[in-house]
Amino acid sequence: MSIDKALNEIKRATAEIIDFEAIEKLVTDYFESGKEYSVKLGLDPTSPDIHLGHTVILQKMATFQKYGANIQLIVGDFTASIGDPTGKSETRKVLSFEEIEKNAATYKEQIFKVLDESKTTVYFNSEWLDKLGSRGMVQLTREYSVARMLERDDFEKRYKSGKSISVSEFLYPLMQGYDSVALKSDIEIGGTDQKFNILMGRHLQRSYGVGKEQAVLLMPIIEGLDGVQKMSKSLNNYIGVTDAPNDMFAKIMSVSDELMWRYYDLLSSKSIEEIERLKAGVEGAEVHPKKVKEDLAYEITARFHSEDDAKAALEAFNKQFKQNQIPDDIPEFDLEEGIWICKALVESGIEPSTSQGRRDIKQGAVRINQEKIGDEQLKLSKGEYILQVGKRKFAKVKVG
RNA sequence: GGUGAGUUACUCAAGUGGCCAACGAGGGCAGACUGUAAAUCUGCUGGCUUUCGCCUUCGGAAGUUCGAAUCUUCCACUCACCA
Repeated sequence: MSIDKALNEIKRATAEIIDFEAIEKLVTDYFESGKEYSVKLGLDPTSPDIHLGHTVILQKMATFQKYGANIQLIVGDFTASIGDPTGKSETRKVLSFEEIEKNAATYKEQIFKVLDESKTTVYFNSEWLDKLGSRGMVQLTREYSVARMLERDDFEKRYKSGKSISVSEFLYPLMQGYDSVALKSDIEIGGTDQKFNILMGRHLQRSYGVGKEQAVLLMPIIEGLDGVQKMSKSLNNYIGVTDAPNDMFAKIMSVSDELMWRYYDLLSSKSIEEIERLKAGVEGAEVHPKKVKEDLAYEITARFHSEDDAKAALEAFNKQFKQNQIPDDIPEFDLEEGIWICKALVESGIEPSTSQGRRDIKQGAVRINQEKIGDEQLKLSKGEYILQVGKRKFAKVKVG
């Protein structure tokens, strides 16, 4: 493995690198003398499970681990009590300490599906931030001016558009930056939305005389299933790492071809060359794009579940969508005889309300045993039925 | 602390006494077309044991009125300017 190849993989799909020379030197030193270095990642444990967007960064950290990095995983238990203002149009809600602890545990479990645990150290930033005390905190706030703080994009936007900014939110970047001082990190990774916070680390390392300034590697924010907006839980366009294998597989299959390549770059473990080969294959019409997408869905599903799960998901997917068959594992419900169809749809959890059910029947989206129905007054007589709404919502009901 | 403006459904945003379950846009869901694609076109998008009917919604509470998202009062929150 050459240094150049290592550096190329490190550079792959990054949005921005600040002080690449420093990274080059660290990696070169490792190759020449085996000297290791540290890469920092801050985690905001406000949401208990992570989605593929987060794993873009993990993937990059895994690459670093191959080339001599020790990962400093910082659970922002202290900072989470403030709430990261990043990308938020409103002041964030704060979480209780118990919730944060619980979320952090879930986080770690999921993260080690991608990272090598033996080359990772987990820290809680309350460890040093608690010790800082009021005096230390005030000293920290002296290191930055309000005007510069307001330069930050999302602060500026909120300020200009008349949204509220809490003073405590100014502390967030300062404290995240202080983490880099406490741990003397060599490199920090984050999403592009973290640029300000991460650069603060550089600034503070200088002010506090750490003797080095961390290099910064920013990863792009991955687009969600819609291909336009960033992947996020609140937009409901995410693929969670804890999604069931079949869901995960199906979600990846539903992205556009264009987005698929983006996902390849950001998420796949395939090398740059392999991906280029696939691209050329599709362009030359030698490979069907659906096949390429299946491979990606398979790879990701296998990563977070298992090979067997991925195989099963692939089969189930083709069965359900390609051959229009009913999936194997659909929920079952016992219902009373003579139940109104709309009510049955609600009871079996595939419609949120009878009104919605009625609308969908009118549009011909509802099927019983694969037969489209048009009568919204229908009552179900004794027997077993497969109810279906659209292409992906199913339920088996036993009536009577 | 003072003055002024504002708070409408998932989001943005119209509506300033009855024609309002509330214009429009985005999003979402569904239908057609497909590779479960994407793009495009079309419909729907508060709830209700049953829909040319009924019920609950427009920051919260109370009131005026035959009738309130719209008027009044108080409260909460947000913003701007002044201190």
